[in-house]
Amino acid sequence: MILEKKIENQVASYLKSICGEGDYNELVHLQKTRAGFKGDITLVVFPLLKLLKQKPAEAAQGIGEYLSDNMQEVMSFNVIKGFLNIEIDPGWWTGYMNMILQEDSLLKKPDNKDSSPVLVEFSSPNTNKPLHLGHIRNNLLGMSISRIIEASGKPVKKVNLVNDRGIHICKTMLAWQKWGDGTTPEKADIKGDHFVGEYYVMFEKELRKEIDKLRSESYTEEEALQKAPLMKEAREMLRKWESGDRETLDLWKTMNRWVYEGFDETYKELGVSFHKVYYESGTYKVGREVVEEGLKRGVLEKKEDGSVWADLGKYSLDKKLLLRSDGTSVYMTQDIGTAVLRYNDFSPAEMLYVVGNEQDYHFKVLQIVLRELGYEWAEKVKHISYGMVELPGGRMKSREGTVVDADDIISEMEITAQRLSEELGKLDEVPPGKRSEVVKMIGMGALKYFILKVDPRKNMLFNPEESIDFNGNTGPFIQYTHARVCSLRRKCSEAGITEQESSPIVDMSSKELMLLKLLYDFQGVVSQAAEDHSPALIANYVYELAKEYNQFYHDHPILRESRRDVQQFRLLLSVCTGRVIKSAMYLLGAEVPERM
RNA sequence: GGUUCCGUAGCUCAGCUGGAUAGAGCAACAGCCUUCUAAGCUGUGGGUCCCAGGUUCGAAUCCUGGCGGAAUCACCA
Repeated sequence: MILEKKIENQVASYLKSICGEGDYNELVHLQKTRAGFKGDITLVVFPLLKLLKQKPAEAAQGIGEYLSDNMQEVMSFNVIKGFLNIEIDPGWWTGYMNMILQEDSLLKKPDNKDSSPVLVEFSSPNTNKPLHLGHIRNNLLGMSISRIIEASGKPVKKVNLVNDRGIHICKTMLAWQKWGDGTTPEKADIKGDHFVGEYYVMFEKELRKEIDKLRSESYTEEEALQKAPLMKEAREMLRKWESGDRETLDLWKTMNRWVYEGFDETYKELGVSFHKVYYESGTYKVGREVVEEGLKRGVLEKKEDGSVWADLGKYSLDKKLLLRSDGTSVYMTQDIGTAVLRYNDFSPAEMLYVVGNEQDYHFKVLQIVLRELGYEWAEKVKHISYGMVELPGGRMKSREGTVVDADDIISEMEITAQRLSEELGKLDEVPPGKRSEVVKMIGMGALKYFILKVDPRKNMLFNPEESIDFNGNTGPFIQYTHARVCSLRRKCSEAGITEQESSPIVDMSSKELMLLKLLYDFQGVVSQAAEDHSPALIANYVYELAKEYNQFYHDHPILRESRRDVQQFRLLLSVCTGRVIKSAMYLLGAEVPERM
């Protein structure tokens, strides 16, 4: 971006010299020169014509001459219609490459450790079910976005909010009490979250039976739900939980612990971690206090039945319930409490919530309610809304048993990676002790890349039948390219070709130049991705880079090249590509092997 | 019904803060390993950018209206 900024400033000062003082930077529209045209960076002059009172070609010519005269980086230019194509001295790109190769990291480090962090909430599981495919997208997005923001220079705190209380937890507890017969995940040899999930399913099944029976006695669905003995028991348990009943709390703690042990395993596989975990059991009361205070100040209103509401009429929205008539809090109340707690804990610069787009309305309201309650930091709350993961048959539905389990997907990816690696004989290259690590890397690389390469805002399709490809636009393709670079470096080192600074070579092929320019783009892509909260930009970029590199690799040999400076240049180009790939994959939460 | 989001090749997706000739991968077909890793490379075919208007030098991109799909509008979370 430094080069574009420089050109922009030069064009602006040219405009100043002709049209007088003013801020012209906004009008300077630069883009990469389109393939098929000569040049590197193109200035679109149409927006400047009114100002210059010239014809397109004339204006472009004038600017081109000015840039040539005033910037040594500009080697030459050509004008086609309203497009000024600027050619940069190839030596400039080489110099840039040499420069970044000396940096110990291609990613920025957060400047001042004590400046306000960006808070990123993601994951946010319920403790009655294991994680599924939708959670995977959430977790991967959260991790990746956190890393990207950090790489753009801002400190980040990753936070999780566990929904550990409520009627659904009571359902599992009740089911376990009734039918669990004292078993534990250890005794049953089942992962804790799956173990607990089974009791939730069991409860729903038994409840269904009761409801069906009641309906056959001509009750409506709603009445049946009220009347069903199991539901009554569950509600009674929730009441006991809220009143602090020791026995209930003990069971609750035990079962949640089982779930957390399960989650921890999954998080570990996914490479997910947090700076701080919040629990709704610890935040919902804060929410209630805040709401009650708002009520006192007259910002909120109370109905006759005791329920508390926020009137959002002036935002042309409905009224929103904040406390039930029995005084218990709802989802919104809990989120208010959590937000307040977090703000006090971190005084963050921003509070980002990675949550599915099914909750767009919720977050819109959350921000408004916070504002109404008088929190001036309400504007810092931002919902990073992402699309649903759909299956070929549509949405995942737990009732139809089409939910794709997170642990299943993870292990399937690894099994596939293992099988393919063996079939291709790729593991022979890898030291025996490292094989399982590499296989995991590839399986997870495939999964992470597959999920993250699509624009977060869009719904995406996941087809478990066809599984995930390992060829073409995939994680393994990018990892492979990295391994290729590593292999090449080893060979070069044996041949005595050093990785010292490259001299600007004159005889550069168009493919080499293209690669160089692509490497230069990386930092711009990172800041764009940070701004847009979009790992997809990184994914698309690194794919493009890997593809370009493989083309370069195909017809630019190093060991068989006789010119020493060309050998060295190509090696450095490879080293730099490898580093950018590794950094980009890191931003996607994926690792990259040295052999595969 | 109101609101929001989406609609690009057979399939999955890029491109969208307006710019030149709309791109990849998969699938299909045809080639390239005695030469730095073939999970690679090269080539062929494949398009009403949902439709219709508008804005302007210029629209896949912005605006309006349709059509189609999804989400949401709970004293669920």
